[in-house]
Amino acid sequence: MSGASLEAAFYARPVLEVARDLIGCTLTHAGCGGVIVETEAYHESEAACHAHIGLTARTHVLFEPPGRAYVYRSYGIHALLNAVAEPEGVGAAVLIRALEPTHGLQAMRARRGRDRSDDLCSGPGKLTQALAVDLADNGSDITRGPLRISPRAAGWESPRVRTGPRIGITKAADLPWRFCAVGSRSVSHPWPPGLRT
DNA sequence: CATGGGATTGACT
DNA sequence: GTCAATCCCATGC
Repeated sequence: MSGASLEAAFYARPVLEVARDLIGCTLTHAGCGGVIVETEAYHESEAACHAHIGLTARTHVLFEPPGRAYVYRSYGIHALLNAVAEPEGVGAAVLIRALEPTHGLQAMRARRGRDRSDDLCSGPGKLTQALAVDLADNGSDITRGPLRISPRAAGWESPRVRTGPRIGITKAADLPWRFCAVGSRSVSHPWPPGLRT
């Protein structure tokens, strides 16, 4: 599949930088994968971040060393995948919201029960279902484990990125901490202005 | 111990 | 456009 994984130093930076720089990188798991085309940043300093309430049984992974997976259940149904960022002790993570499928399309279609490639990973709950990521992956090391992220692939060296407000939250909903790859048809709705320039 | 609220999705009017 | 499904966990009694 793809080459080496991103190292812990990549994640040990300000979460907004990590979120922007993950656009164009490749996420793989269980023989499937795709290019990250949408992310959101979350930081303990703002109320939408789970780490905002401090260290609890749910949030402790967010404070662990950078480069781990934070996976939690949303709306009782979906598993959502984040990459823990910032130095150990700072609660922050990047929500992976969408991929452009590149590897294992057949398996992803089977898991998703959909045919169109744009329907496979165009949302945070969709991509975890397509890649078979679940709560058992919470806390796993994405710099070494079966769940991994590799650097930007050919053609994705310097992607055009649009920012906008984060989706589906009520607190700190005004912060423009969502990052989307311009031109991708796998970005979840609603699209920020100018996505398809 | 009981309760309520989601970082969503897919089906339906 | 609306809406229900479904469950973890933080909070409060």
